[in-house]
Amino acid sequence: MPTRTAGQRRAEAKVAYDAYLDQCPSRQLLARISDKWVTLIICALGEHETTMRYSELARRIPGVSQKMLTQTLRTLERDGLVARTVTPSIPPRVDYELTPLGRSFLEPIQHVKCWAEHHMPEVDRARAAYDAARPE
Amino acid sequence: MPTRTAGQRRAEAKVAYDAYLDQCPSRQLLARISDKWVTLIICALGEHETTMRYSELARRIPGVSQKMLTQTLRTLERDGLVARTVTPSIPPRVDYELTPLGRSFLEPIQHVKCWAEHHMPEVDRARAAYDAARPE
DNA sequence: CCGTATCCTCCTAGATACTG
DNA sequence: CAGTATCTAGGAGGATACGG
Repeated sequence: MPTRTAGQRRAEAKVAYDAYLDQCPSRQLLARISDKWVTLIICALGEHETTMRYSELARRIPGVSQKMLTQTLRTLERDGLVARTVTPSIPPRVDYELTPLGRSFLEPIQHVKCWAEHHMPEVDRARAAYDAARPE
Repeated sequence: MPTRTAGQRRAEAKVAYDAYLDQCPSRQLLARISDKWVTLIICALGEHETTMRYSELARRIPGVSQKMLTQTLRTLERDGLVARTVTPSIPPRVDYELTPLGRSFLEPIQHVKCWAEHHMPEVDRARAAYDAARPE
Protein backbone atom coordinates (compact mmCIF):
# COMPACT_ATOMS: atom_id res chain seq x y z
CA MET A 1 0.00 0.00 0.00
CA PRO A 2 1.57 3.23 -1.16
CA THR A 3 1.77 6.17 1.21
CA ARG A 4 1.35 8.57 -1.66
CA THR A 5 -0.82 8.53 -4.75
CA ALA A 6 0.71 8.39 -8.18
CA GLY A 7 -0.26 11.99 -8.71
CA GLN A 8 1.46 13.09 -5.53
CA ARG A 9 4.60 11.22 -6.45
CA ARG A 10 4.58 12.76 -9.88
CA ALA A 11 4.22 16.25 -8.42
CA GLU A 12 7.09 15.70 -6.01
CA ALA A 13 9.29 14.29 -8.73
CA LYS A 14 8.78 17.48 -10.72
CA VAL A 15 9.11 20.21 -8.09
CA ALA A 16 7.98 20.04 -4.52
CA TYR A 17 9.46 23.47 -3.83
CA ASP A 18 9.89 26.45 -6.13
CA ALA A 19 12.42 29.11 -5.16
CA TYR A 20 10.80 31.60 -7.54
CA LEU A 21 7.78 31.77 -5.27
CA ASP A 22 7.85 34.49 -2.67
CA GLN A 23 6.61 32.46 0.27
CA CYS A 24 8.24 29.16 -0.60
CA PRO A 25 10.58 27.94 2.16
CA SER A 26 13.12 27.01 -0.49
CA ARG A 27 13.56 30.68 -1.32
CA GLN A 28 14.45 31.38 2.29
CA LEU A 29 16.86 28.48 2.20
CA LEU A 30 18.34 29.87 -1.00
CA ALA A 31 18.77 33.24 0.70
CA ARG A 32 20.54 31.56 3.62
CA ILE A 33 23.00 29.60 1.54
CA SER A 34 23.61 32.46 -0.87
CA ASP A 35 26.14 33.91 1.49
CA LYS A 36 29.83 34.62 1.28
CA TRP A 37 30.62 33.12 4.68
CA VAL A 38 28.50 30.03 4.08
CA THR A 39 30.34 29.39 0.83
CA LEU A 40 33.78 29.80 2.32
CA ILE A 41 33.03 27.71 5.41
CA ILE A 42 31.52 24.83 3.45
CA CYS A 43 34.40 24.87 0.97
CA ALA A 44 36.99 25.00 3.74
CA LEU A 45 35.43 22.04 5.54
CA GLY A 46 35.07 20.20 2.25
CA GLU A 47 38.72 20.61 1.28
CA HIS A 48 39.94 19.33 4.62
CA GLU A 49 40.15 15.58 5.00
CA THR A 50 39.58 15.48 8.74
CA THR A 51 37.53 17.72 11.02
CA MET A 52 38.48 21.35 11.55
CA ARG A 53 38.74 23.21 14.79
CA TYR A 54 37.16 26.61 15.28
CA SER A 55 40.50 28.37 15.21
CA GLU A 56 41.56 26.50 12.10
CA LEU A 57 38.50 27.75 10.29
CA ALA A 58 39.16 31.28 11.47
CA ARG A 59 42.70 31.08 10.10
CA ARG A 60 41.57 29.59 6.81
CA ILE A 61 39.13 32.46 6.27
CA PRO A 62 40.93 35.70 7.06
CA GLY A 63 38.68 38.66 7.73
CA VAL A 64 35.76 36.74 9.17
CA SER A 65 34.74 38.12 12.54
CA GLN A 66 34.27 35.84 15.52
CA LYS A 67 30.62 36.73 15.52
CA MET A 68 29.99 35.86 11.88
CA LEU A 69 31.98 32.65 12.09
CA THR A 70 30.11 31.44 15.16
CA GLN A 71 26.75 32.60 13.91
CA THR A 72 27.16 31.04 10.47
CA LEU A 73 28.38 27.77 11.95
CA ARG A 74 25.33 27.69 14.24
CA THR A 75 22.83 28.12 11.42
CA LEU A 76 24.68 25.57 9.31
CA GLU A 77 24.55 23.17 12.23
CA ARG A 78 20.86 23.80 12.78
CA ASP A 79 20.18 23.31 9.07
CA GLY A 80 21.99 20.00 9.22
CA LEU A 81 24.92 20.87 6.93
CA VAL A 82 27.60 20.90 9.61
CA ALA A 83 28.22 18.67 12.62
CA ARG A 84 29.72 20.12 15.78
CA THR A 85 31.59 17.97 18.28
CA VAL A 86 32.65 19.28 21.66
CA THR A 87 35.46 17.59 23.57
CA PRO A 88 35.18 18.76 27.17
CA SER A 89 38.87 19.07 27.91
CA ILE A 90 40.84 21.95 29.35
CA PRO A 91 41.06 23.95 27.25
CA PRO A 92 37.90 22.80 25.48
CA ARG A 93 38.16 21.54 21.92
CA VAL A 94 35.45 21.95 19.29
CA ASP A 95 35.51 20.22 15.92
CA TYR A 96 33.44 20.87 12.85
CA GLU A 97 32.83 18.73 9.81
CA LEU A 98 30.36 18.44 6.96
CA THR A 99 27.40 16.11 7.37
CA PRO A 100 26.29 13.97 4.41
CA LEU A 101 23.78 16.72 3.63
CA GLY A 102 26.56 19.29 3.79
CA ARG A 103 28.72 17.20 1.50
CA SER A 104 25.88 17.06 -1.01
CA PHE A 105 26.05 20.85 -1.13
CA LEU A 106 29.82 20.96 -1.47
CA GLU A 107 30.07 20.38 -5.20
CA PRO A 108 27.47 22.99 -6.22
CA ILE A 109 28.90 25.70 -4.01
CA GLN A 110 32.50 24.89 -4.88
CA HIS A 111 31.70 25.52 -8.51
CA VAL A 112 30.34 28.94 -7.65
CA LYS A 113 33.48 29.82 -5.69
CA CYS A 114 35.68 28.54 -8.51
CA TRP A 115 33.67 30.45 -11.07
CA ALA A 116 34.33 33.67 -9.17
CA GLU A 117 38.04 32.93 -9.01
CA HIS A 118 38.36 31.95 -12.65
CA HIS A 119 36.22 34.65 -14.26
CA MET A 120 37.47 37.62 -12.31
CA PRO A 121 39.54 38.92 -15.23
CA GLU A 122 36.55 38.89 -17.58
CA VAL A 123 34.39 40.68 -15.01
CA ASP A 124 37.12 43.25 -14.56
CA ARG A 125 37.25 43.86 -18.30
CA ALA A 126 33.47 44.16 -18.47
CA ARG A 127 33.47 46.73 -15.67
CA ALA A 128 36.18 48.77 -17.33
CA ALA A 129 34.24 48.74 -20.61
CA TYR A 130 30.98 49.68 -18.87
CA ASP A 131 32.59 52.55 -16.98
CA ALA A 132 34.50 53.77 -20.04
CA ALA A 133 31.25 54.04 -21.99
CA ARG A 134 29.74 56.24 -19.26
CA PRO A 135 32.32 58.92 -18.52
CA GLU A 136 32.01 61.06 -15.36
CA MET B 1 57.65 37.09 -27.92
CA PRO B 2 55.50 36.05 -25.02
CA THR B 3 53.70 38.70 -23.01
CA ARG B 4 54.10 36.63 -19.86
CA THR B 5 56.90 34.53 -18.51
CA ALA B 6 56.52 30.80 -18.04
CA GLY B 7 56.36 31.36 -14.30
CA GLN B 8 53.58 33.87 -14.63
CA ARG B 9 51.58 31.56 -16.85
CA ARG B 10 52.06 28.71 -14.42
CA ALA B 11 50.88 30.84 -11.51
CA GLU B 12 47.76 31.91 -13.40
CA ALA B 13 46.94 28.37 -14.39
CA LYS B 14 46.97 27.29 -10.77
CA VAL B 15 45.13 30.11 -9.04
CA ALA B 16 45.30 33.72 -10.03
CA TYR B 17 42.65 34.63 -7.46
CA ASP B 18 41.84 33.14 -4.08
CA ALA B 19 38.45 33.86 -2.56
CA TYR B 20 39.67 32.86 0.88
CA LEU B 21 41.86 35.94 0.98
CA ASP B 22 40.32 38.97 2.57
CA GLN B 23 41.40 41.55 0.03
CA CYS B 24 41.18 39.39 -3.07
CA PRO B 25 38.80 40.84 -5.68
CA SER B 26 37.39 37.37 -6.22
CA ARG B 27 36.00 37.41 -2.70
CA GLN B 28 34.12 40.59 -3.49
CA LEU B 29 32.86 39.00 -6.67
CA LEU B 30 31.79 35.96 -4.65
CA ALA B 31 29.94 38.23 -2.26
CA ARG B 32 28.15 39.90 -5.17
CA ILE B 33 27.02 36.72 -6.84
CA SER B 34 26.10 35.05 -3.55
CA ASP B 35 22.76 36.75 -3.62
CA LYS B 36 19.19 35.57 -3.77
CA TRP B 37 18.15 38.03 -6.47
CA VAL B 38 21.24 37.38 -8.59
CA THR B 39 20.51 33.65 -8.51
CA LEU B 40 16.86 34.02 -9.43
CA ILE B 41 17.50 36.55 -12.20
CA ILE B 42 20.27 34.51 -13.82
CA CYS B 43 18.19 31.33 -13.62
CA ALA B 44 15.13 33.07 -15.03
CA LEU B 45 17.08 34.46 -17.97
CA GLY B 46 18.76 31.10 -18.47
CA GLU B 47 15.50 29.18 -18.61
CA HIS B 48 14.02 31.50 -21.17
CA GLU B 49 14.93 30.82 -24.76
CA THR B 50 14.61 34.39 -25.98
CA THR B 51 15.24 37.69 -24.25
CA MET B 52 13.10 38.81 -21.33
CA ARG B 53 11.52 42.18 -20.76
CA TYR B 54 11.76 44.00 -17.47
CA SER B 55 8.14 43.30 -16.61
CA GLU B 56 8.50 39.64 -17.54
CA LEU B 57 11.33 39.27 -15.07
CA ALA B 58 9.33 41.03 -12.40
CA ARG B 59 6.46 38.61 -12.95
CA ARG B 60 8.74 35.58 -12.95
CA ILE B 61 10.18 36.59 -9.58
CA PRO B 62 7.30 37.54 -7.31
CA GLY B 63 8.27 39.64 -4.31
CA VAL B 64 11.23 41.38 -5.87
CA SER B 65 10.95 45.14 -5.49
CA GLN B 66 11.39 47.43 -8.47
CA LYS B 67 14.46 48.82 -6.80
CA MET B 68 16.18 45.48 -6.25
CA LEU B 69 15.33 44.24 -9.73
CA THR B 70 16.72 47.34 -11.41
CA GLN B 71 19.74 47.55 -9.14
CA THR B 72 20.65 43.89 -9.51
CA LEU B 73 20.24 44.02 -13.28
CA ARG B 74 22.53 47.06 -13.41
CA THR B 75 25.33 45.42 -11.49
CA LEU B 76 24.95 42.24 -13.54
CA GLU B 77 25.15 44.35 -16.69
CA ARG B 78 28.22 46.17 -15.43
CA ASP B 79 29.87 42.88 -14.47
CA GLY B 80 29.22 41.58 -17.97
CA LEU B 81 26.78 38.80 -17.08
CA VAL B 82 23.69 40.39 -18.57
CA ALA B 83 23.12 42.36 -21.76
CA ARG B 84 20.56 45.14 -21.83
CA THR B 85 18.96 46.28 -25.08
CA VAL B 86 16.80 49.38 -25.30
CA THR B 87 14.32 49.79 -28.13
CA PRO B 88 13.36 53.46 -28.21
CA SER B 89 9.71 53.06 -29.04
CA ILE B 90 6.64 54.44 -27.33
CA PRO B 91 6.26 52.98 -24.85
CA PRO B 92 9.94 52.08 -24.53
CA ARG B 93 10.95 48.45 -24.59
CA VAL B 94 13.92 47.00 -22.72
CA ASP B 95 15.18 43.46 -23.17
CA TYR B 96 17.58 41.48 -21.04
CA GLU B 97 19.54 38.35 -21.84
CA LEU B 98 22.55 36.46 -20.57
CA THR B 99 25.91 37.19 -22.15
CA PRO B 100 28.30 34.28 -22.84
CA LEU B 101 29.91 35.08 -19.48
CA GLY B 102 26.51 34.99 -17.84
CA ARG B 103 25.72 31.67 -19.48
CA SER B 104 28.96 30.26 -18.10
CA PHE B 105 27.63 31.07 -14.65
CA LEU B 106 24.20 29.59 -15.30
CA GLU B 107 25.03 25.95 -14.63
CA PRO B 108 26.82 26.51 -11.30
CA ILE B 109 24.13 28.76 -9.91
CA GLN B 110 21.29 26.61 -11.18
CA HIS B 111 22.67 23.71 -9.19
CA VAL B 112 22.61 25.82 -6.05
CA LYS B 113 19.00 26.83 -6.64
CA CYS B 114 18.04 23.22 -7.37
CA TRP B 115 19.87 22.02 -4.30
CA ALA B 116 17.79 24.36 -2.15
CA GLU B 117 14.58 23.13 -3.76
CA HIS B 118 15.46 19.46 -3.48
CA HIS B 119 16.91 19.37 0.03
CA MET B 120 14.35 21.51 1.76
CA PRO B 121 12.71 18.49 3.47
CA GLU B 122 16.02 17.32 4.94
CA VAL B 123 16.82 20.80 6.19
CA ASP B 124 13.40 21.01 7.75
CA ARG B 125 13.96 17.73 9.54
CA ALA B 126 17.37 18.86 10.76
CA ARG B 127 15.91 22.07 12.14
CA ALA B 128 13.16 20.21 13.95
CA ALA B 129 15.69 17.83 15.49
CA TYR B 130 17.98 20.70 16.51
CA ASP B 131 15.17 22.66 18.10
CA ALA B 132 13.74 19.59 19.83
CA ALA B 133 17.09 18.88 21.46
CA ARG B 134 17.18 22.38 22.93
CA PRO B 135 13.86 22.92 24.68
CA GLU B 136 13.07 26.18 26.39
C1' DC C 1 40.19 27.79 23.49
C1' DC C 2 35.74 28.77 22.22
C1' DG C 3 32.59 30.98 22.70
C1' DT C 4 28.30 34.60 24.50
C1' DA C 5 26.51 39.29 25.34
C1' DT C 6 26.20 43.95 24.39
C1' DC C 7 26.47 47.98 21.96
C1' DC C 8 26.58 50.62 17.94
C1' DT C 9 27.06 51.80 13.21
C1' DC C 10 26.26 51.33 8.65
C1' DC C 11 24.04 49.83 4.65
C1' DT C 12 20.51 47.38 2.62
C1' DA C 13 16.28 47.08 0.84
C1' DG C 14 11.32 48.29 0.97
C1' DA C 15 7.81 51.98 0.32
C1' DT C 16 6.49 55.83 -2.01
C1' DA C 17 6.35 59.37 -5.34
C1' DC C 18 7.63 61.18 -9.67
C1' DT C 19 9.49 61.15 -15.04
C1' DG C 20 10.85 60.34 -20.19
C1' DC D 1 6.78 50.63 -19.79
C1' DA D 2 10.66 51.11 -17.45
C1' DG D 3 12.73 53.29 -14.89
C1' DT D 4 14.94 57.36 -11.16
C1' DA D 5 14.86 59.80 -6.65
C1' DT D 6 14.23 60.19 -1.86
C1' DC D 7 13.19 58.70 2.71
C1' DT D 8 13.38 55.61 6.31
C1' DA D 9 13.29 51.44 9.26
C1' DG D 10 15.47 47.28 10.32
C1' DG D 11 18.86 44.16 10.45
C1' DA D 12 23.55 42.68 9.31
C1' DG D 13 27.75 42.67 10.96
C1' DG D 14 32.01 44.72 13.37
C1' DA D 15 34.24 45.97 17.92
C1' DT D 16 34.64 45.15 22.49
C1' DA D 17 34.32 43.00 26.90
C1' DC D 18 33.49 39.14 29.58
C1' DG D 19 32.56 33.86 30.85
C1' DG D 20 33.00 28.49 31.17
